[in-house]
Amino acid sequence: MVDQVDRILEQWSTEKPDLDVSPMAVIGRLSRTALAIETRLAATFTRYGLDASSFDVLATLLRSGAPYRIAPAALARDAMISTSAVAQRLNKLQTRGLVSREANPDDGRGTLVALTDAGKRLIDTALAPHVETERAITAILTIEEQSILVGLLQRINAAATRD
Amino acid sequence: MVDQVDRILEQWSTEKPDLDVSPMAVIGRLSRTALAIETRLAATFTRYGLDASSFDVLATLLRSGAPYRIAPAALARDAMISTSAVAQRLNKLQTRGLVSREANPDDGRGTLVALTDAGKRLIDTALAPHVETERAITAILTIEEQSILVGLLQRINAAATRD
DNA sequence: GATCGATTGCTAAGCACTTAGCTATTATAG
DNA sequence: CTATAATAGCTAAGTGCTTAGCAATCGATC
Repeated sequence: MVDQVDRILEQWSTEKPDLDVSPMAVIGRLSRTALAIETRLAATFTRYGLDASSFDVLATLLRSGAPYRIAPAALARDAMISTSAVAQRLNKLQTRGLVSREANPDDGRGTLVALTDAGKRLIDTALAPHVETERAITAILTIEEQSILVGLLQRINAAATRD
Repeated sequence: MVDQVDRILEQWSTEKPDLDVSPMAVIGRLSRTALAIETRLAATFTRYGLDASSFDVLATLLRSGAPYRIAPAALARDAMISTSAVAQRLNKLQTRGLVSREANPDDGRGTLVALTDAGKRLIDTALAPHVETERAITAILTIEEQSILVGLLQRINAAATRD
């Protein structure tokens, strides 16, 4: 099966025959696959009036368990984005009535973000279809293959993160 | 090795014990690994006064071979972005004198983007260090493991793209 | 207990993408 | 040949991220 990355590698081998560009075979596919997945998942989010960012916030609140209340800083760590980006996501969700902000009783600087009833209903509805979309993608691999893939990704991730 | 994705899966199994969220183990790691790689690669681009987008354009021109001239539409297909985004990338690179735009002699609507001498020198300089950064990441896996990973990614990519 | 550095969460400004919409040119159908 | 549809490339406007910078509060040290 010849894909776009194969064509790119072929061009490099013609233009820079002395350069070993084999790392691109791995990293190129990884980036493109992540993008393809993102695009595919977006369709499900749209069906429920959401996008990946909003879904992410609501799902993080849901899986934190009752009373579905967490600090913005925790949302930022979890989503690997800045606290500023979190504030902007929350502004949007709060305007739609899906989350609310309360003062943190234990920390005068802090805020607690809470799922509203409408937010809880929406994420409860959207969660299973989202996971089904993910399953439609991963089901191409056996459980064993998925487990191999996860192991390889963990090692690549560790190598990319260190230093 | 327990990572952030493991903690997320554990939360889900507590909060939604009836929902099989195992697809998240694969897709969550894939997204996070792609992001970690992107972050790591950015440092090398910065060393040469570039970012991923600019590097991408210059590298695409370089690997197309002499005379290093291609249409904006081809750049868009290759980078999987809109032609509008290409136009904006080109505006920036043209301002810096790294690419030039010429009329396409074979198509009155079209433009050809060309590497300037300065652009060619820059990408010739930055290419090998970039590939070395990629190799520093992928070298954690043996060649056989890399080849297994590529095969699994190709299948996931195909599954995410179809329908 | 006062001070000073760290932390929390926010807005403002900048940046790179998207879609929408435009002009100009080319290809197709009759 | 002409009318119409398709294509190429662009700018404008909107979106969501980033970094910078702010005010308020907390914690550690003396």
